[in-house]
Amino acid sequence: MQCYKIYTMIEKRYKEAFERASEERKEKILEVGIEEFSAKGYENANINVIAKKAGISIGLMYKYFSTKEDLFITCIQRGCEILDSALEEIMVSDDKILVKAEKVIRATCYHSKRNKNYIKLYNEITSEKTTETAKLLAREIEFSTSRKYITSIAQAYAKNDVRQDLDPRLFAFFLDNLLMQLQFSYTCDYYRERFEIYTGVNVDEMDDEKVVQQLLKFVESAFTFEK
Amino acid sequence: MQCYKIYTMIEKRYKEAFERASEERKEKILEVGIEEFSAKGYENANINVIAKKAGISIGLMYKYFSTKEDLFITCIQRGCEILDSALEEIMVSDDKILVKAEKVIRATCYHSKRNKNYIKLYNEITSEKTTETAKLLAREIEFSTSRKYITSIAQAYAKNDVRQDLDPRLFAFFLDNLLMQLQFSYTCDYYRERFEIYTGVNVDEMDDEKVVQQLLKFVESAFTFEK
Amino acid sequence: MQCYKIYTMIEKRYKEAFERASEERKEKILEVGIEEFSAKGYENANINVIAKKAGISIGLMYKYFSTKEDLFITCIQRGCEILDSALEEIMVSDDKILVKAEKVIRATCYHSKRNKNYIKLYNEITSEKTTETAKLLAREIEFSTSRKYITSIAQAYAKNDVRQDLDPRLFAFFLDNLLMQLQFSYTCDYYRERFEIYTGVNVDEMDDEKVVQQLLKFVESAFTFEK
Amino acid sequence: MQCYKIYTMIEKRYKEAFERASEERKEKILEVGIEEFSAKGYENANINVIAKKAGISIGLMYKYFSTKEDLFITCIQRGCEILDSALEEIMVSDDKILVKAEKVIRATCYHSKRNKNYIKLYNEITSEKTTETAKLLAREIEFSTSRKYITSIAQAYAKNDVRQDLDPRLFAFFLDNLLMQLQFSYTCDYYRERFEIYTGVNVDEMDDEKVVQQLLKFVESAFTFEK
DNA sequence: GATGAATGAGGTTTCATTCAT
DNA sequence: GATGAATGAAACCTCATTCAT
Repeated sequence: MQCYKIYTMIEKRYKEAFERASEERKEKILEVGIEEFSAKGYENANINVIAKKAGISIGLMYKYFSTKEDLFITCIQRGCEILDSALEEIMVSDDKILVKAEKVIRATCYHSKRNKNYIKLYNEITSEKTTETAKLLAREIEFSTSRKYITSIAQAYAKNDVRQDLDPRLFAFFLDNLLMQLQFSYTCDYYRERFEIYTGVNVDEMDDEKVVQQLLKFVESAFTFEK
Repeated sequence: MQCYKIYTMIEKRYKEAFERASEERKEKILEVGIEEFSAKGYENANINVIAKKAGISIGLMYKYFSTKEDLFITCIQRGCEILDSALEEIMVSDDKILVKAEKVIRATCYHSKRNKNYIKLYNEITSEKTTETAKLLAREIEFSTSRKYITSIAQAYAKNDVRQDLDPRLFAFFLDNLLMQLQFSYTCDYYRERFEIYTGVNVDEMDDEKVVQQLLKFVESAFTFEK
Repeated sequence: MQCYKIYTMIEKRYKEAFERASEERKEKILEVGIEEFSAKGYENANINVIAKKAGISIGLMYKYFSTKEDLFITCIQRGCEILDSALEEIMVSDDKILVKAEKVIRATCYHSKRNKNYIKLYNEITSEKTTETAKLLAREIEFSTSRKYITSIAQAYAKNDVRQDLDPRLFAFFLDNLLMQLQFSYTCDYYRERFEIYTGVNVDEMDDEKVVQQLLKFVESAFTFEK
Repeated sequence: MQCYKIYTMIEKRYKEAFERASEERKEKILEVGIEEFSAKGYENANINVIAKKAGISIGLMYKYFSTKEDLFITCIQRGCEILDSALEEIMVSDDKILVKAEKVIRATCYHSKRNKNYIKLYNEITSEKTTETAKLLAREIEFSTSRKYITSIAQAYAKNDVRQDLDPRLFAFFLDNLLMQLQFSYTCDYYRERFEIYTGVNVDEMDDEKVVQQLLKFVESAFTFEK
């Protein structure tokens, strides 16, 4: 983990003592933190429990993070780092936009199953109440994702690979909305249940490839010249 | 308010004493509850404060609802009732499916601005932690919505008004995903910020009609025979 | 106890629920509070212990007082009420100033032995750190005392009962300094020890009358025409 | 600093390792300690913070002092050393007692403005709770001061420079009470506010010379044969 | 039906002190 | 001698829930 690189992108919320801790310990604390916060939500997660599960004292936890909120935010930053890097790979390729889209959708299905906790945590923050923190987090998380989408789409737009009567930013927005919902549908209790209500199938037993193909068809017109 | 009819659809969570209370009082309690829960979230809302703001004693509140959770769920049921009836009107019409879609999107924009609290509350429950409650709520809320979408689409499908290679249920699912995100983007802090990051425009200053038209184009292929 | 009369003089720091409590309970809480704060100081006093000793739950204590500080301040206001009323009697008489002085000194010795806790509490606040609270308290406590002294002395001054080359306010200030130190010397650990170091006698075994007479002589010139 | 000489007068409370430290370090630690304790009070001062500000590790601090209390007491001893030496000069002179008194009062005004921290610290200890420590400190601090006063006054008494009907020890006691209050009035928040309430003037804007002259007049009779 | 006083478990946070290096 | 990571008891405060009236 290179904490100086990624999750200080906007603002670090851990103390210097945390930087000095062993990689193993840092990893463990954030892993346990992500697990607890994603399972119980911010309010219900207990920082004493997190400390105990991470194998450190509560006093030391407060040497690492000033407040519960700072630990929470650092967990989120860590989660984003992982989710972001997956997207990075796909979007820097020079595939055609439709190929990229297919890859992104497939990757979303794939990663959602493997990084459940990160995505649940992400869902958790979308219901954060304090406007300031919500805004900060949104900026931190959505900014890099949105830029990748918008850039790719704008390029495709320039190459006439995409409908000219679609606004690239709204296009990117709608597309990410679908992917975001897909992620949650694979991981978060409420959305999983909702998935089953709509499709009639439990998401764990659903054929991912079917979802990928259907979603591609659903958005196909966006990548097509108008009739 | 006809509590015995709508928000007992699945399971009522209020006590009999609540039914016996005056309509005015019932209305007030749920109104205040929705306001508090949507503003502060489930954990941070204070049932004693809700009682006070509603003008009743905390003792009476517990005569009406066994637990904080029951009050919360009843508030949600009340919110859904309102949101649901708006959709009902549109879906029972015999417009063509594309016209229905346009109406639904436009209604979503319209209502989101007017029923902020209901939608924030809805967002709130999507991050509910206890699996059992999440499932219950999802069933209660999503079931009637999904049925309307699925039915309408299946009808259109039967009339060849829609691509035959799309699964009607997944189609409905994707469509509702987009509408759900749209709702949140109009109301919830996090999603509002995200909207601005993607579009560059604050959602309050965005031209709704542009959003409607762009979203229609975005999903157009779904309503079209394959080339 | 008539809380609406005296300790709301400047600003009440208790909640309405406290007003509604029985006189007996109010008395008990403040009595225990004064005992604990005066014995252990503000920081070291434990609000849970105070609640327990007063026979109420900690939750109820917080229904009565928003914070530990508010309880502390209310205890002080109660203490001042008692100390103030003793002075009132003496100062409203129309004795000559020298007679008043003698009465005040004697009353100080007398009351100090009976109201140890109030005076210890008073000593406690003189070392309060937060400027704002210190100022507030000083104003509340010293104002009424100082006015009584200054008024009495100014009257004597007008009647030529007092040296004309002395500033009445500084005169009152010096006089109260001596009385304040006397109070502490009868009650507070540090000052008691100091008293013994100076006089060679433990204050409890000292003849009060000797102290009164000696102090009167010490300040005699102030009440005398210049030679 | 000659720690073996002055602030071990009664009992040293630092460990041998502290004696072996460089003068510069010793000075720094006590300076920072005095600053912190006088600014925040004993309970609120943080020994870890003091160590950091003094530029040493907390571990080393505990090599120097066994407990927080020992550091506190050593700081006080250091402060007293400074305050005491000022008095020494005046009292060893062979001025007449009235001249000495004037000098002491003037010196008190002068030093109070320059050694605020020492005096605040002194005020701090007068509210120390543990009887044992209070007694110890009183003995340590007041003993040498009182001896100087009592000795000087006794000498004057023998030379008939002072009223014969005044007990020299009580005389010294009253006099020091006034000086002690004067010190606090120049430095400590509470007493400063009180000074302004009595005199109507902020102590920083008060003419010191006026205070000196008025106080001299106030106590004049003590230095005068009876009529 | 209606009240609201009362409870107390439980959570976050602080900081004096220890001890392995 | 010197470090500072680590500990954990203890304090303040909140709030869902109960129950006597």
